[in-house]
Amino acid sequence: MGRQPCCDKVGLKKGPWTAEEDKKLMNFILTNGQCCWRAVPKLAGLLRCGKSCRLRWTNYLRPDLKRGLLSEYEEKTVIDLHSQLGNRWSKIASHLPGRTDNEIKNHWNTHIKKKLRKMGIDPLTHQPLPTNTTENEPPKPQAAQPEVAVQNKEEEEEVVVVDNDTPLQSTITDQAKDRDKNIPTSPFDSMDVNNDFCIDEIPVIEPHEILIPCENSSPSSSSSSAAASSSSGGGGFSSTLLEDLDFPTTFDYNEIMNSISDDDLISSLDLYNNCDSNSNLMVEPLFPLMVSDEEFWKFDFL
DNA sequence: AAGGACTACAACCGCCTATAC
DNA sequence: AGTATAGGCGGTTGTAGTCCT
Repeated sequence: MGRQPCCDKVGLKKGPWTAEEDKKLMNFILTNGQCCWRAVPKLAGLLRCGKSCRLRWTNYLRPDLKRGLLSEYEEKTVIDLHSQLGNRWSKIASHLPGRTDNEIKNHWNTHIKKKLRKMGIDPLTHQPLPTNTTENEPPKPQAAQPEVAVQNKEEEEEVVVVDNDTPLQSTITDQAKDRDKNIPTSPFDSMDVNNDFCIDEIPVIEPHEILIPCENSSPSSSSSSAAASSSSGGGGFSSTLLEDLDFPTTFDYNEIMNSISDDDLISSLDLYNNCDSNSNLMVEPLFPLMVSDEEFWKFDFL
């Protein structure tokens, strides 16, 4: 009757994952793709619950994850979306490629909440705090009134009034306007200005900036050969800019996982993990994009 | 230098929904 | 149709690292 149990809880390991366990899980997923999580621990030789494996992969090991603090733009987007969606972290995360719900939830609880309170904004309601508000006061109903999202810049305060209908769009529009005015809106933009690169601030990569390695030389590979040769890890790939390709708008993770050889994935991961912090070169994990020209692939950027 | 307080975040817990049987 | 589980989700906790006194 019903499904089989997810795992036998007796004798399963808990607590922090070791490097050895990570390696086993990573190797298994890269070799077999994501399948039935119940079977993963057994097949991968792990004494973990399938659920634990899924969380570890989703929140930490997935090569397409961004690392480091959320950029200013991402933070602003989170605030916008939270004002509309509340604590629906997975929904919020779906608007931030490379970020997990857990990561956003943690960032909200540890950084954004404090910033908002410091600026006199109730993080629950996104309304100005009463002068003597305490945390114990019941939250007001949210997402029904005009929202005020706040972007913090330490000393200088900037309040952004967000259109209730299209909060994210307004953020994106603001960013586009800022870009037009040459105002840096993300670390990626600001790199041109101050040349300060920090591995804790891996920037939001934008569609037109993503490099697509492909086995055969692409018709338009010339536009990005310099960066491509750095990021392809000498694996025999040439690259092209994503914007040069006629690509669909959604991304089938499993399909692409199954289409890529292990060697290509591993060299991409090695390169990503060994990103030189002294360099301005942005190394993004290539594996979700590493497909030949002929293969059908999809990518969902927003 | 020691140790207590604070911070950040990985990981777990428990609930809910979808779905296999 | 009913039952039980997988997977997803949000809330909470544990702990390592950092800061402060």
